Amino acid sequence: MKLRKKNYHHGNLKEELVTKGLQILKNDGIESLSLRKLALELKVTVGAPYKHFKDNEELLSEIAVKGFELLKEKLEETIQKFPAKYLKQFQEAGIAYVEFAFENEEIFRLMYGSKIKNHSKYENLKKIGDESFQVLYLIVKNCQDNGILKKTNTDSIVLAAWSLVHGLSILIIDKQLNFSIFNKSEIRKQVLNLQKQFFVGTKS
Amino acid sequence: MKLRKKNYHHGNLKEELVTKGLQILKNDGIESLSLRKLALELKVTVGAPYKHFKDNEELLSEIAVKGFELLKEKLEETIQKFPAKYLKQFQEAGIAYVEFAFENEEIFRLMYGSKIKNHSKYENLKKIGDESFQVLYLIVKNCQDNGILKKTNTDSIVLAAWSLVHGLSILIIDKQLNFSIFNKSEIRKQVLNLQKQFFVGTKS
DNA sequence: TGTACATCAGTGAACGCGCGTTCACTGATGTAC
DNA sequence: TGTACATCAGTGAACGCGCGTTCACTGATGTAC
Repeated sequence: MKLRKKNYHHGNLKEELVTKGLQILKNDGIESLSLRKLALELKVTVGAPYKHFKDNEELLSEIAVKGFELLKEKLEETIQKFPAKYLKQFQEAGIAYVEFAFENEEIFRLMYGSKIKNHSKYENLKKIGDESFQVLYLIVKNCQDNGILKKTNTDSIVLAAWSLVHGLSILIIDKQLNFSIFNKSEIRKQVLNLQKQFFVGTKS
Repeated sequence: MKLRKKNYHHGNLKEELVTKGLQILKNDGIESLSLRKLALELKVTVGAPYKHFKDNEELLSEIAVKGFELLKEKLEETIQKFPAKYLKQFQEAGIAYVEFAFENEEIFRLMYGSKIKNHSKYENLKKIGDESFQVLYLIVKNCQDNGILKKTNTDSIVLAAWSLVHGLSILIIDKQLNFSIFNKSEIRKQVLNLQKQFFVGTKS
C-alpha cells in the first residue's frame, strides 16, 4: 500500500505548507491563514507543522519570501524584455510593481506590512527583500547614466520612485481612491502619468 | 454618594470608548485593541459597549474618524502658518503628512488600512476622509495657479504627490528602509528632496 | 412639588469559537555492521 | 543481504487564552400629569 505508506511521513510537508499557505493567503486573505487551518487542509495534525517551523511567524516569513521571489522575477522579466531601453525599463518596472500589488494584494501586504514584526530577524526574507530593491536601484542608475533621469543622488531618486509606486499600490489595494474600479490598463495609464514627474525635459 | 451614583450610568461611555481606544491603539497597537479590553479598562462590563456600537468595526470606524480629524487639523494648521506661500504650503503639508504617520503609526494604519473592510460603509469616515483629501487638492491647485506646479491635470499631480508621501510614510512605519533610525529632521530632509521632482524649473 | 411609569444604559453570566503551542507517543526511514 | 537501532516526522489529545456577541435582568434617569 504505497498510499498508506505515504500517509504517515508526508514527504515534503514543509514545502507544501508554504505553497498552500501562499494559496490560502491569496484566495482568502491573511485573516484566514492559521497554522491549524493549514495543517488540517494538508490532512496533517495541528502539531505537525512545528516539526518544520518554530512558530507561526517563521512560516509567514517563508511565505513572504515566496512573494518576493515572484515580484523579483516579474521585475527582472520586465527588464529583459527591453534590453538597453532604460526609459522603457523604468516605466514598465513601475507598472509591473503596481500590477503585482493589485493582483496579489494579500501577499503584498504580508511582504511589506507589519504582520511580520521584524523582517530582519529572518535572513531569507531580508536577503530577498534587499535583492528586489537592488533591481529598482539598478534601473534608476542605468537611467541616470543614459541621461533619462537627472544625475543627483541616486538614493533619493530610487526612494522617490519607490515611494511613488508603493504608495499608489497601497492606495489602490486599500481602496482609498475614488476612481472607478481599477483594471490593468487603468493602472498602466496612471503609473506612466505619475512617473512623468521624474523625466528630464518633460516640463510643463 | 455622587461617586456611587455615577457608577451605574457611566455618563459618556461612548465618547470615552473612542478616546480610550485611540489611546490604546497609539500605545499598544491594533492587536491590543479589543472591545473586551476596552470595556474592562473603563470599568464597565463587556456587554456595555454594545449599547453604543453595533459591533467592533463600528467602534474602529469612529476611532479612525478621530484620526482623520487630527490629520486634517494638522494639515490645515500648516496651511495657515504660511498664508499665500503656496510652495511652502506644499512642502510643509507633505512633511506634516509623513510626520503624522511617523508619530501615529497605528492610527495611520487604521485610517488607511484594510482593518476596516469597507470604509464607505461608515458615513462619518467617508466624509472626513474626503475632506482630508480636499485639503491636499486645494494646495496643489493653488500651486498650479501660481506657477509652482505645472498646469497639467490636477488630479494626476495630486495623486502623484499623495502617493509619494503616502508611500514614504508606509515604508517608514513598516521599516522597509535601510536608513538609520528616523527622526523628524530626517523626515523633513527626505520629503523636501523627493518633492523636488515636482517643481517647475528645478531640473538637473 | 410629587408620583407613576417608560426608557435608557448599565450588569453579569454564559456561549461558542478558533487559535497557538506542547508533549508523550509511535510508525517509517536510513544507516552501520 | 539481513538485522539492530537511532533518528526523524508524524499523531492525538489536551491546555489555556482572549475574543465577539447575546440576553434576561436591574438600577438610574427623565418626563407627563
